[in-house]
Amino acid sequence: MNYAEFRKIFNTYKNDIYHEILVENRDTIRVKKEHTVVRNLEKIFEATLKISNRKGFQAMSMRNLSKESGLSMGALYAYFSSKEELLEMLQHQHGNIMRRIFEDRIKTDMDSKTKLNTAIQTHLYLSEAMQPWFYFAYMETKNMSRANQEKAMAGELASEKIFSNILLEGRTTNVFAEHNHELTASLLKAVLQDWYLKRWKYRRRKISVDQYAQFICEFIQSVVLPPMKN
Amino acid sequence: MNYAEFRKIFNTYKNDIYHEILVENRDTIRVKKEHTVVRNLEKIFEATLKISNRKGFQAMSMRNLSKESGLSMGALYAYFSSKEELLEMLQHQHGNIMRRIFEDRIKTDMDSKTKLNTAIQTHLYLSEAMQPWFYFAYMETKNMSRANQEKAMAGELASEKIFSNILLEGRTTNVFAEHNHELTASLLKAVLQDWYLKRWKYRRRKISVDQYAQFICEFIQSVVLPPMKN
DNA sequence: GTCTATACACAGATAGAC
DNA sequence: GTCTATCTGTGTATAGAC
Repeated sequence: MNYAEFRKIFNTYKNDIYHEILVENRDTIRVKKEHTVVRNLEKIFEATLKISNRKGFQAMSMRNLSKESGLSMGALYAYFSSKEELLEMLQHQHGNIMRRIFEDRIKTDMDSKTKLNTAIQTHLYLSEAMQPWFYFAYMETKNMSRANQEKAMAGELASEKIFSNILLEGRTTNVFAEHNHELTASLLKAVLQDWYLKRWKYRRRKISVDQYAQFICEFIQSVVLPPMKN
Repeated sequence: MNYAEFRKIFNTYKNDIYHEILVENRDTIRVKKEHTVVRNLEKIFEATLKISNRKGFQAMSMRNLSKESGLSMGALYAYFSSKEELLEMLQHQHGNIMRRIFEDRIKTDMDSKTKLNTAIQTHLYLSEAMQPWFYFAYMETKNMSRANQEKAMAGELASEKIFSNILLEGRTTNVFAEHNHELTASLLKAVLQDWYLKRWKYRRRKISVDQYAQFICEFIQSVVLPPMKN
């Protein structure tokens, strides 16, 4: 699978995002008409990501958001009860999508090598398709409440665990050579995050997500595969 | 060299930081007594890093800074003319230190393999010794003025260039095997940054900077060294 | 459901006493 | 050189008209 193919699957999916947010926040959202909610949530979230990723969530004023989203300040507060809550909704939804996509794409009957490559691809493709969300979730973590920071850290560890489990499984079944699977997973996570954190750099160098995915897969394999199979 | 040894060299050095800031900002700093300036700059910068790295520079109010540094708001403004300028001083000084340390430690007569390991170690050790500075510089880049963002990106590229040049040199002299030196340098930079960006994770797992340095050096070598020499 | 107008707190910055 | 007191703009959030 390449990125173009991933996009097709992902697009069917993408339309549900704002509907999901609505379902999970029925109690706090004061607007009742479903169609209206979905339409406006999309405006609000896209505007939030756009402004925050340029200058930070904290630096985005509600007046900024009102202007960018096209909704008045009064209207905005019909969708969330505080700026902090808006941030929580964003972080929470990001976590949901992340979790679900990995569950969908990593099948237990795959061999370890395929699992590893699929996990790398999935991470990169998803972060490419939703770059503003990933960038936001990473950069705004430290500005969150303590409880939400914990959630973000747990998410980081969980997604790293996906990789370390695959590496461990491959090691146990002798598909992979001896290596430190925990530190390797951590390294992997860091380079996967680099893709959405420094997009400007890769764009400037005209590296596509497919090229990057291939490079990372090969790089990791040259370390974890036994020398002979290389 | 291990981290303990690096610390000794670095400590002689550390005392000059605030003196350097003074020298580079003589015109904006209104206080004349050198000893006073150095003492207060240290208070101001440490307080700024402490608060900003917890909740972001933008979220740090001058009143917060005043309380944490022990200086009144009036006094603070004798050392910089605006909050923005304080941020610039910090970023600028960080760049200076970074540049200088690499110039000092990477000698042209080293062989490529030693150069590579030294560069990796230097990056990690320096970011360990000055973690708050590195974290700040990374996280606050996007909240800076356009001009300062450009400077930060140039710094990123320059330090990556150090690595890609070493890799290229090793390739040219056949010390290293065929590989994509640009993407490898980029990957390396990402994992080196991970050390100071996710300190909580490595601390929790009780990974020391020396262990991390060794892991990264070996990992990279297993890719760039020719199979036989491995 | 969405708007405008406004309340009230707190931001960055400075003036002037000491 | 440093303080306290204060100016002025902007922040989040809400009330009440439509």
